[in-house]
Amino acid sequence: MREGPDIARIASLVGDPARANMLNALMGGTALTASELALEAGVSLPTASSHLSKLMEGGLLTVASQGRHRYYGLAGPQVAGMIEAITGVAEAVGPKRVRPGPRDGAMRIARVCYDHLAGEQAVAMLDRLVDKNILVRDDKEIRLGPSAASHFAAIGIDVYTKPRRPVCRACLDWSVRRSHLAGTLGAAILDKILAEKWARREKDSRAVIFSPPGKQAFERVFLG
Amino acid sequence: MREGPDIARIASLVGDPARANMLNALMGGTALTASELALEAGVSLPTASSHLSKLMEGGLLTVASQGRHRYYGLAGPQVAGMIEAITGVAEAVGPKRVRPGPRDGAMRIARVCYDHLAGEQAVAMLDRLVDKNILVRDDKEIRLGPSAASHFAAIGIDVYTKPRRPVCRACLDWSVRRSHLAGTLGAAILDKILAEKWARREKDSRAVIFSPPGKQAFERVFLG
DNA sequence: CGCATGGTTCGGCCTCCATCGAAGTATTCT
DNA sequence: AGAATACTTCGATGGAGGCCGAACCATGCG
Repeated sequence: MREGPDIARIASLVGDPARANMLNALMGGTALTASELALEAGVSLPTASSHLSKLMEGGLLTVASQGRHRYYGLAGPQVAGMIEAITGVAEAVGPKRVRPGPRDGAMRIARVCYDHLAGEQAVAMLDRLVDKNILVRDDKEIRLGPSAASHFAAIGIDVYTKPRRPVCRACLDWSVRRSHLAGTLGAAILDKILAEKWARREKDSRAVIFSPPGKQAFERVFLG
Repeated sequence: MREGPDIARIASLVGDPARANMLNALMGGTALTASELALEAGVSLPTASSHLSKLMEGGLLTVASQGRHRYYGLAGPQVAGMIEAITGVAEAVGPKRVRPGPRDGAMRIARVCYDHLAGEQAVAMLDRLVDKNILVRDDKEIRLGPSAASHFAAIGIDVYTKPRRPVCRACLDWSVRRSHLAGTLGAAILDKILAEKWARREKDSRAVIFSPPGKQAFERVFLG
């Protein structure tokens, strides 16, 4: 009976279906109100409220009160990473749904992971950026390469505007089992993709769907 | 209420304190028996057995039957990664009691594995014995070499007294991931080590701690 | 063969917690 | 101010699951 950080407490928070659905919904990165989360989780409002306060107490969520709305969001990238890790295991051991389904396919290719892009395209992008020495993998960390600032400035992304969070972080991708780019840089790139309308977000889903020209543009800029 | 991989199911497996303790114990990489895990988790053997079958069913554990022991281990690196991610969040959220303890280090170097020696020293010993052709690795089996009988007789071990069990067997060492020596010969060697007081067993632990002169003697006899 | 030991299964107890309806607080709209 | 909306708290209920002792299999030892 060894003691350590209370992993059971955290895991059991995620271990309730209603709460898991809520967290899943919040993985989209946008904060949601209590009512929306109740709907998402398929429970009544009082029940949802109870769950939300438990998640708050557990430190997994943050809340922002705006008027009579309370917007709940994930507490941070670390929490998002944990959810992704659990999802990966569930996917690997889970009873493998017979029909993959078109949405799952789209999710595999590109999806939102908290505030940045995940999926095959995101993994490919990180690979290419490391290949071109714009980013540098250092053991398990990712750092900016010498040409990073100028390269990203050229496409309208300033890598030094948000110094509070690490600029780059690796985030394990559950569908590909390899890392994609997180951190403020990852978030900025997702912003750019959506701002340029290269892709749109599937409604009520984390899937990100590129338009044909948008995909071309993305490949030219990040994979070229 | 969206559908996806059943993350709640996996998380709730980790969400029980007893199971979390077991998984934590298995994070060291060494497979453990049901009894050891029961002790580790602070529950009775039947309770532990129930937890273990749930973890098995959930795909988080693998089991290797060796004789009347069943060694449970984590199902793979992905599971370990998930535990680590959860641990990270738990540590960030709830401070924080950590004592590394000298036991883990000692366990790595030398410990009891059922009735024989395991750990780095045991792996080194088997390597050396094979090197000197006293034992012969044949595929996955280990056989006695030509000089084995005389060599072990010289140090007071008769390799032919207990014919019912295989004299030599390979046993996978979970800390080093290489084989060490099991079978009656392995057991006899551990007996000798303890009888000669070259080492003592740590109380309530599998760790085996050599005294300085004991270690010298061991190295002279088995590694020289 | 019979005994000892590691492990699992079974049955019953008991606690915990998810759930919802109803009532209570806060904020905005008119 | 009064009504409507967003959310939380309270109380009661019911079901799920953790727990252990005892009995039951399996393997190894003499």
